[in-house]
Amino acid sequence: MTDEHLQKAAQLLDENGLRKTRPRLEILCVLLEADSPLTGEQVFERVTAGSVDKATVYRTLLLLLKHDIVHNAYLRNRIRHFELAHHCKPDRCHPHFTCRDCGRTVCLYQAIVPDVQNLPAGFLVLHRQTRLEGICADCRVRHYS
Amino acid sequence: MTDEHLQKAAQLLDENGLRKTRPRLEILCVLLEADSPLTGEQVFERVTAGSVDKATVYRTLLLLLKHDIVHNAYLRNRIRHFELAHHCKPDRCHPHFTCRDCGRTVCLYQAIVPDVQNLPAGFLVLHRQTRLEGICADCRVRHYS
DNA sequence: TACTTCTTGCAAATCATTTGCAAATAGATT
DNA sequence: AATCTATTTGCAAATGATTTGCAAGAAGTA
Repeated sequence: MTDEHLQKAAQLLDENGLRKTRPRLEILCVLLEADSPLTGEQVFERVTAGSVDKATVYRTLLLLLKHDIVHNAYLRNRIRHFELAHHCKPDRCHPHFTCRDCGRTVCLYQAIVPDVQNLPAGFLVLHRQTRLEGICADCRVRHYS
Repeated sequence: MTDEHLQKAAQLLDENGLRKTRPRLEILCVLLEADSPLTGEQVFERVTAGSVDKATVYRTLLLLLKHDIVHNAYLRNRIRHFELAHHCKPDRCHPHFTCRDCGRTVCLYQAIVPDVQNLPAGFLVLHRQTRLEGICADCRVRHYS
């Protein structure tokens, strides 16, 4: 939890007119440090040693979601994954790649996703997210050695 | 549950060397009749009046998933949605569009999804699914009238 | 400093899904 | 058609992630 992250966290809360409480700051710092989407459980584990209740973690994530500070990544089923929304335009999220071998999920910030063509008439797209599955570079190398 | 669906259901089980039991045939017919991905709960409700146990519904859906007869649609969190895989190529699923207004999900079979560009080196994509969110044609009309 | 409202921690509830186990059944065999 | 054996099913109970109720505790304001 660097000072830089702490400041960014405080700023995000301020901008949205939310109270700067210790649990919220800690949870935002955890998300700022993460390099892939986290589950509620993972956020709970990473917050300074049991200092924040699990119910508070979930309530906070839901709050941040409502304010579009975080959004959901649609990965494995039955488990919600959260990530900060600041890498994405509101209507287009970067693709997530999940490796079938090692199970890890990578955010592909630099990938380019062309628009979907030939949508039925009258449909207005407000958000798009692409989910990729396959074998990551590390695992491919591992299999050939 | 038409005869045509029943036959198709039996065929799908045969092709995969699975026993043709009543619960399996009924569940497959429900999926064949559906025009959008269904949750386990929804499949359970649609199967002839409580004739199949809910545990069996879930076990069967998992079995069909393992044989790639059905696959998951990644929609709302915490709830798994299942649909027959026969509309998709193994590596590319059609996009799903969920309306923020009416909540309904539509399968966009006819949409064209160009490949993701600029993937990091060494990544092998085996499956792709696009999730769209927005306002469907019906709801847009409703709002302007 | 006092106050009012929003937040938190704790424990219990909920919801979708999974599992253990004995009884029932599909499909092969006689 | 009856028998047999491995699968599958129904039922009840367990699980795991998430949510909720509520009294005690802080944040921001007067």
